[in-house]
Amino acid sequence: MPRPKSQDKRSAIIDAATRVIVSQGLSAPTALIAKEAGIANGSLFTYFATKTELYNQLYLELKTEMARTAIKNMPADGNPRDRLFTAWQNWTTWSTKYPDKRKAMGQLAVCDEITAETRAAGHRAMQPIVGLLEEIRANGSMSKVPMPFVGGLMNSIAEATMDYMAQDPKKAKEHAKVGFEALWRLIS
Amino acid sequence: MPRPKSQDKRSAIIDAATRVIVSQGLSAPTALIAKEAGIANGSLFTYFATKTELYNQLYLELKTEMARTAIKNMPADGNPRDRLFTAWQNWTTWSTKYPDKRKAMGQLAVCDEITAETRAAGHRAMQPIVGLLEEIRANGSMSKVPMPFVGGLMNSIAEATMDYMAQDPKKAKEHAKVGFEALWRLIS
Amino acid sequence: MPRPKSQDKRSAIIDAATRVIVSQGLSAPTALIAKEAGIANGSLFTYFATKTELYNQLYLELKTEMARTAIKNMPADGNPRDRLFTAWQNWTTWSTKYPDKRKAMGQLAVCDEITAETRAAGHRAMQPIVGLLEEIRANGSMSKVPMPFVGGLMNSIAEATMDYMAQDPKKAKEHAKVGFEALWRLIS
Amino acid sequence: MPRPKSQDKRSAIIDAATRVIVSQGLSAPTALIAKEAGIANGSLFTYFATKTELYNQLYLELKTEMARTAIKNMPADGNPRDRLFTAWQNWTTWSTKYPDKRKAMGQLAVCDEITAETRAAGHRAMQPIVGLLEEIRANGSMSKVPMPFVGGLMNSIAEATMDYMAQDPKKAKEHAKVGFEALWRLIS
DNA sequence: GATGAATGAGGCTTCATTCAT
DNA sequence: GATGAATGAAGCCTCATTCAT
Repeated sequence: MPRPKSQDKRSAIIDAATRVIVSQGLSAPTALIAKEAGIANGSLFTYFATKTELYNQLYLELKTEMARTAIKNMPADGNPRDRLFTAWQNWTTWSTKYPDKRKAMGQLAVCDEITAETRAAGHRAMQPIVGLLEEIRANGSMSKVPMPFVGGLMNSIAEATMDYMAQDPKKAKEHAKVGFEALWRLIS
Repeated sequence: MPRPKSQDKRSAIIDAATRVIVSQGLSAPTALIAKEAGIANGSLFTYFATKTELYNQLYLELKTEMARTAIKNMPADGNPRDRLFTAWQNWTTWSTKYPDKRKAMGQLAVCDEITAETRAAGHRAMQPIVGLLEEIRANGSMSKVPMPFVGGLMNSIAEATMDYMAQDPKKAKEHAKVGFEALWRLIS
Repeated sequence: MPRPKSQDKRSAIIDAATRVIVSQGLSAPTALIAKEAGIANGSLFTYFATKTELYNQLYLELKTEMARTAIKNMPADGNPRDRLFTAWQNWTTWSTKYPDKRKAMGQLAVCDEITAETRAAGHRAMQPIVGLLEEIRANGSMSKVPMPFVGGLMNSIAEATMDYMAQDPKKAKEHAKVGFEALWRLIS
Repeated sequence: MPRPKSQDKRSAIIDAATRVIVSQGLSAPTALIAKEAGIANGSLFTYFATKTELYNQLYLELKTEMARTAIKNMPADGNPRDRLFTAWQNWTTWSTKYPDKRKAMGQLAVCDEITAETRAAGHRAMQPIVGLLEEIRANGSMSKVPMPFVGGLMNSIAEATMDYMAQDPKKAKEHAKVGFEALWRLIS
């Protein structure tokens, strides 16, 4: 095996891209991302063949991290509401703790360059939460609604909640609770 | 008086931009928009000083049209639920009827180039609906929640609903109803 | 004869061009000149077929005005030194009084667009002064030097003098005198 | 280390710009300069951030070269007249040898894009010659005249002389002598 | 003649990507 | 692998000039 590509450098690029996307938007030059990552502009292409490739991997990485964080330390048993609430808290807390990651992910989500495959993989990462949701809504007012629709509603409520938490961070926890109650009323 | 600046041509540009943004994204060349509008390259700049200016005006125009459509023919009296439902139907129907307009608006909404002023004006256009919402939630479970947060939740549910309607157009009407019931459970 | 082109408008354009060239340089848009002249942008081309044409006419007009001013009220007789001094004063005073005209003329003089014909006509306008100079130098140290060279030297001294007068306007008169004495030493 | 920024390439651009300015004027496209320099379009901007930057550096480089050439091999002692004459010869010979450089410098000198700093640096480069001049005029007829004015006069005589030398190159040397005598009469 | 909208060629510059070192 | 100079396609916008009104 030749000198392996450094994992550190890969991470540095991913992190730099996150920051740069937040501050300059998706049209930020790759050269700027490289500079921010502390590497030469051509080196970026050793780790990611194209800018699109970088964006796709970044998107997926962020989405996966978010999803993983959400279900971390979730009690395997316990009543469904508590379990969903735990996930909800993990999720929204993550967004408060890493606002750049959320912002970058938001930009990437609407950008043409993210492929259908990447999006699909992102959805898969969210599967555990969606599963939980499915279980919960089974006996509620949305029992007949197609699951993807319910998932979309949950997501959109989460987004709205996190947006508002970001706007008024002092009461973030409180807003998270309000959002959760709203979600609960929707699906239960 | 020479050729006056033609309203038709302005509209042609606005329409062309809508279509082109949908098919090529926000980074589409102005030249393509001009071509699509059937005018010369440079003529676009007679009507909009810069691409950013075009995007801002387009965004506001779409948002305003959407908001106006939503409250059209809304009975001045009648119970609040019926009135909100009428608006909801107008709104979601519009999005089904003009999917490009909604898509373009979605892209523009997340783009850095849309100024704070434009966004503020967009919010003002939505005011009538927000007012209706405010009235309704006064006695409901969200009576203590800040209005902007409630507005954001409504919007996000609308978006999720319209997304799903677009994915499964045959049952659009049904999905709109589901979305509305979800909203109603949230605020009432 | 149809409605004649208005002489006023022509002058307005000429004056506007002078001002605009001073403030924006030769690459100033014709549209700006038109605006400054208080006419529509297309109207400029009724009076001057092309921008180059305008610049050529403007150059010649400025040069001619300068030359005419220089020899105005010059005593037909009197000793040559006094006559040249009168011209010199007229000339340098004009440049002080109309700094924009001098500046614009300076820009135009070095610009490719001024044709050889225009330059030749400009030289012809200076002929009376050059004639005076010729007479004077006949018995001086430059009697054998080709006249165009002597003319060039005079011109360059005049330019240097007017430049310095413009830089230190309070002592303009004094500087003009110094310049004249320098010239005199050169040719007498 | 990758390909280092090549001094050759920088020079090629500087030289190409000189030639192109002479043949096409200051409004010549950067693309043409690049082509003439044998490099790609965009490479020019690796060496000079903007066209203005290129023009400023070119101007300064030409002015500096001219000034350095003028004082080259000037005897440290010797009488002032001889020393000034040596400089004068060096100076005018340079202009004859590199007519394009002089022409380009002339265009640049009158162009708005050359900054005050660049002009100041150009003046500094001329300082040695101006110093010589100052010494000489101390006891002459211009002893009371502000030095910048005297410097301006010298310059203008040099310009007029070099113009005439260029027009009649066969007698260039002779004309240079005439110009020098004229200058000497002025300041001694 | 006057107006100012329409035209479209062209210029400067940016930037993803390649490649010599 | 790492570097950063080299490449050249492309984009936004300007502007002299034309032409419909």
